Amino acid sequence: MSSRSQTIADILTRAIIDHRLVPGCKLGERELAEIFDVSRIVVRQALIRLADDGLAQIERNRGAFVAKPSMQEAMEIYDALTLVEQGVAAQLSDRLGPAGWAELRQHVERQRHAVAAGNDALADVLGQEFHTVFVRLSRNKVMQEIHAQLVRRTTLLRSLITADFDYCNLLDDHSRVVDLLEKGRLKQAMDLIDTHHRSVVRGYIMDREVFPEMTPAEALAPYLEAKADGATASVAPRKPAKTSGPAKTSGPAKTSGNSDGATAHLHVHLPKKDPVPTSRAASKKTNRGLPT
Amino acid sequence: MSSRSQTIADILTRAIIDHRLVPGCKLGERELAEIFDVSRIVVRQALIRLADDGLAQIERNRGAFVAKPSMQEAMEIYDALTLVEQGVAAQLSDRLGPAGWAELRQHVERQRHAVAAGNDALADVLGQEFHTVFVRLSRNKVMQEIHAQLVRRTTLLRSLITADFDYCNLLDDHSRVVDLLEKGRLKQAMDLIDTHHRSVVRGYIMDREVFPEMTPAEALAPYLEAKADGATASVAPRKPAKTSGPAKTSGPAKTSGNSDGATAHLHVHLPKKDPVPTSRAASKKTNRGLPT
DNA sequence: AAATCATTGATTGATATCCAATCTTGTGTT
DNA sequence: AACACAAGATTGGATATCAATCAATGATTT
Repeated sequence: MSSRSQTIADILTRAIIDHRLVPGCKLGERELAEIFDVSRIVVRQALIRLADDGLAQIERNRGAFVAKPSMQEAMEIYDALTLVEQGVAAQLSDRLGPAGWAELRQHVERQRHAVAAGNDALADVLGQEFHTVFVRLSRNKVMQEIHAQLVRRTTLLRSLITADFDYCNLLDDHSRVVDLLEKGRLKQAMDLIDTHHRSVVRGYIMDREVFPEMTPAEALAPYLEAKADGATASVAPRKPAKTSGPAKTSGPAKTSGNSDGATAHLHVHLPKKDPVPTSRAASKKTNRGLPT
Repeated sequence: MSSRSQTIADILTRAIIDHRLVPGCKLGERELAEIFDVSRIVVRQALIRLADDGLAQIERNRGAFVAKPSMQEAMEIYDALTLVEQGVAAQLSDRLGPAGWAELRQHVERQRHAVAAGNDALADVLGQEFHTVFVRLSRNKVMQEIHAQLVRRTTLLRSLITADFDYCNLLDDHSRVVDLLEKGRLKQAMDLIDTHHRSVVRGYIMDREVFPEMTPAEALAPYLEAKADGATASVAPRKPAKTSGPAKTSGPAKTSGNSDGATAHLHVHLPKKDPVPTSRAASKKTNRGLPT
């Protein structure tokens, strides 16, 4: 078992890439310490890890916040991701054996089935996973870790944007990349990777200031069930009073059953049905306004 | 200023890439805490940063050690570095303006002069710096940070090898890469980058188990001069001081692959001066005795 | 009343001390 | 010699405390 700070960093990472903790959200040491029932020091170590990973930013004497990348940084992240995946593509076009191509095709097929079945959530996850599988086939752990970090950051970015992707198109891109690569048309494959990412970035609109916001306690509760086994179950209210905001619509995003327990929080972007009334609109200035 | 754990992490990073702390070297919390005159917790946070950077590895209940990458990992690191630099090369061949090409040529010239002057140490630093300048011209900070981290890890690797490079050849490679790129011969430039790194890896012999080893106290002494301002060596009272203030410039500086590794700590493999086995300061705080 | 200044409160950065778990070592026993 | 076991050392973590800084007040001045 790894250290506790690593465990907590992992949970926070999950919560961030699940979009339960949104950019700009304050990550107070004392608050998190109470939520996880550990000392502040462990929380601090976890926050250091998150900051090193680019998912949080720590401001001296002001605390840690979920990172809120600028548009500039967003483009840099996608450029870097493109660069990495193009490089991997070049390597694979030389070195990948039949088993590798089969794995890629199989993955694309799985996603295609998910799309056909209307399971958008699964399709979204598989769509992201494709890139990970792709890089894994390079058999370079260092590269995998770099890529995984970039993917986490792009996932964070998707909290800031209008995620209105056309899964069919993106899926088709995956399929075509595999085809082109296997046929040795490296240049075209690399161009397609570039286009693929650009098509994602193009949809970005970062000036929206409205997020469905949860307090960290609400956001993190699902991940704690495993730990707070049975009895003590509901993590919730140790100290209800202070938690920053007024209790917003407690049901963050319906998610109906939310049965998925610990592992499967794959929250997809919901269309803008906006069940949340505009109550928050003028209510107060939340701490989401970031410096810079 | 940034946090103390960051400062200490920076110093340790410098010491590692200067080859003063060699792979496998134990980084004991208490020992480092006394050396830097901080609490163990700050040291621990610094070690977490190093581990996240790949320069140290932490084993539960056993402590932290300077990372000792395997041959496999070494090759992966160089593969990743090649991939990144090839990608940057592709970008630069499209986008770089005359000023950029001039900067690259100027850098190559500086190294050429250093070689001509027989200043191997400077030539070595400039040789590494070339790659950093190269990537900086991509104007992608994310990419720069990834690259800088890879460079740090390759520098660490050089503690494990017979560093018997042919500077002239490597320098010539730099020059030729610039030439090829500016002429638009991207493919050849990328191949040369690959060859360049492979020629470095080829010289690696990792099974040597004998290192010139210093105790951390010896290894880190040079970096502490700046901190012990004014009063220098003297007793260094622990409680009142806290001199957060005046440190400033001469300090440890940011690690980011910035130039000027030239702070004179150029890894020269020291002669095997028999290390005093246990004679190390048993006293507590006073052991910051200055070098020499 | 508006603007400025000062006090208060809360949060972070950091230290010291203590404790439990685990690893290492050295010794004693068979 | 091999094994077991006790002692010591080190790490991981908790708690309590303190100083410095930032945020939000409230009081004062114009």
